[in-house]
Amino acid sequence: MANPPTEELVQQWESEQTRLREQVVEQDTEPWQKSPDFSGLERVAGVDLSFIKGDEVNACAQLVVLSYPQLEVLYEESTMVALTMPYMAGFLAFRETPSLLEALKRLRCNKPELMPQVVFVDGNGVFHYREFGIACHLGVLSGIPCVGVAKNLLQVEGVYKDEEHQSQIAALQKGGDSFPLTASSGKVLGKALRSSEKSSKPVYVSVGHKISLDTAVRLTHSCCRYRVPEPIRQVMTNGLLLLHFARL
DNA sequence: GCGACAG
DNA sequence: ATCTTGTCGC
Repeated sequence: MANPPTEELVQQWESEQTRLREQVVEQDTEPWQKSPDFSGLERVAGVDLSFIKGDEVNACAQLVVLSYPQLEVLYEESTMVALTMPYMAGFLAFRETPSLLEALKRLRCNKPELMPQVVFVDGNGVFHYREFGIACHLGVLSGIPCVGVAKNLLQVEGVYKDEEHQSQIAALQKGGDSFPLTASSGKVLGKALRSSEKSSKPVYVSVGHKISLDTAVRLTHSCCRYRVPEPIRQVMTNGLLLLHFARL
């Protein structure tokens, strides 16, 4: 087990999140983001950590770069890492971001021509208690546009998985349909997206950095062959495969 | 006090 | 996060 953080450390993390939050750019900053078919976009990445069942410490950090729009693997990298911090809802970034940043750093060093133009992160961006989830964290620290895609709903203020939420999900008829996740403040923090034609369960998309919400949703949908966008799906399956291989 | 709680 | 088989449906 990773040592639990002290109360002081958690408070330090909170203030770091609120401080870095001011650096998040929630607008489209890249030319390809404004194009209807994302022309100019050639490389999209996915990042994730995979674990073995009982082990909370040892994980496989993965980075995959895919071509766009073909979604074929251009680059793939896996590293075994030992995590320092346990998982805490709201503080995922302090557990996973360091390994992911290092993976991006190695790519920039070894194959700079393969650096992705956008990174899909397994988890939330602005859709977060302090509007600074792991996708924002990785985005601000790397400077690369990031999109947060969560497979499960985080209940932030004003957004609950109640009957209304269920009926909104039921109203998503076809792939690409979405509805906003609105905080009690009135701000739209993300969108629930029906990412593929079959799959009644949506994914939750939010801005990480240097992209607008509408573009993030549109791009996520365009990267989906199944429910989970291909960059993240690739990274998840590869990570698991590798862990099982390493186990023998 | 109780429930909720991305990965 | 991870475990695990079949089964039902298009």
